[in-house]
Amino acid sequence: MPRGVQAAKSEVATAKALEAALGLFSKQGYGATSMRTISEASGLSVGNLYHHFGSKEAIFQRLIDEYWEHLLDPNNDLQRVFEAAEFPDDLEDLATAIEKSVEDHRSYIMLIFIDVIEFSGTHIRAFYESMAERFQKTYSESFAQRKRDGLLGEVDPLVGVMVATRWLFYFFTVEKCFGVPMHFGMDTSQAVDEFIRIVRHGVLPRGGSAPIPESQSD
Amino acid sequence: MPRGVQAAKSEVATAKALEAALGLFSKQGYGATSMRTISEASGLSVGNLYHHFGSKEAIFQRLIDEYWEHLLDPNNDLQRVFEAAEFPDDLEDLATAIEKSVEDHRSYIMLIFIDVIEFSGTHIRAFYESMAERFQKTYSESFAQRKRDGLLGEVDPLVGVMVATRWLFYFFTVEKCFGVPMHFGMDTSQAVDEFIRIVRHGVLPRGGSAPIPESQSD
DNA sequence: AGTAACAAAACGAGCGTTCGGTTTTTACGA
DNA sequence: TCGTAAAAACCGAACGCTCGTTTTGTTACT
Repeated sequence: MPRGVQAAKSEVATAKALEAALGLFSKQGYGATSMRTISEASGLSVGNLYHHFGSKEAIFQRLIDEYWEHLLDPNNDLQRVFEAAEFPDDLEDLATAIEKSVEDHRSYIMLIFIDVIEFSGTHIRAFYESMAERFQKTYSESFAQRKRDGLLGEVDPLVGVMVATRWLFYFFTVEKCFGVPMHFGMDTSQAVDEFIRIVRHGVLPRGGSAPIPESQSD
Repeated sequence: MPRGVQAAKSEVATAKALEAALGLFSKQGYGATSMRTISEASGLSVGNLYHHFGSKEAIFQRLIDEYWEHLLDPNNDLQRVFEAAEFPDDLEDLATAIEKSVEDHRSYIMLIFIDVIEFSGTHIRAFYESMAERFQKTYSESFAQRKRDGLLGEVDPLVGVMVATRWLFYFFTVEKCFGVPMHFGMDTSQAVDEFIRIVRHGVLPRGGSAPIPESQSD
């Protein structure tokens, strides 16, 4: 009987239940997944599930919490890219890290959309709202310095990094979670490269700082 | 008894049912909405719903079909922007049209996410896949001409218009459908303006065509 | 002995769908 | 214009089933 480093009493069982629930929720949604199904998939009895979690919704909440923990873990690749704060030079790294993050957390990402639909976004709203603030904290110092050095254009780089991050997350989510690969009519890496070029240089020809000819009617 | 221009027999009833179902599906999801609830909200009896639609899923399918019809209607603002094919000069118009489109079809847009979650994307996959092709048809001619005139940079403008369109749809969907307003820490129009600037000019300073200093390690 | 972990049956409610029946509309020969 | 019979529209109870949860226990640690 080992003592000292021993895990909380029934951590193994709850971990199995959470894993099973994640797989089921992410594939069929919350409402369509029954406690009995989770019971069968995890090997725990229904009564035991209620003993450990109290309710079905509590299981869902636990899974959401797990995702934030993974996502904000300073040791994962994505957080390291953010820490380095070298946008837009590291756009390729950002894309790679986000691709990996979406791949690794495929099931968890589905939970976000499930929450929006089946719970009106109750469980995830707070996080979304704090996102702008988090970016501000991470990047403001770095951007101020590099602006002074003339390394940035006239666009607010904070918006740039948020636009790029969100877009890449969205792109890979559609590709990997919604099951619609190559949805720009080209392969993934090509689409990402083009996107990075746009973020860095825009679609207009370089050099000419002349304003666009006024083609809008009203 | 008017004859000639008389509508199909029970169009009014089915329209009421579809409207009620759309409101309920979009707010609570497919599984969480019961036929009895649709019956109460529409004023039709449950039996009558089955008489007109045959099954619950058939109602959902009808709503998805309605959305594509609205979205591809050549008379709406968004399709007119696409027809004009003046990207990227008309980015402001594109943003306005997409904002309106998302606002007008808020409930229908939720159906897409519901389909992805509760039906594994069965009802909408075909459309997503045909999207690249549709853009190609609309824009290829216009882009070829303007490339010859030197009005476009080195970025593939077809990717540009798809990136911009998809991003704007995504942005307004989060704002208006997911209930998370101003999620970049600024108000909507400001965030859109910044995004448009990025698409046109990129985040790097203009004029300097020098390559980025190699800051990547591997 | 006491507490946490587990199991299984049972409960009440709600589900999608079907069915038997009534009402309304339609079609058409007289 | 009317009468009438077929067809469509409509209703609500009932069927068989599954749901989230509770209850009542038994087993296993400490």
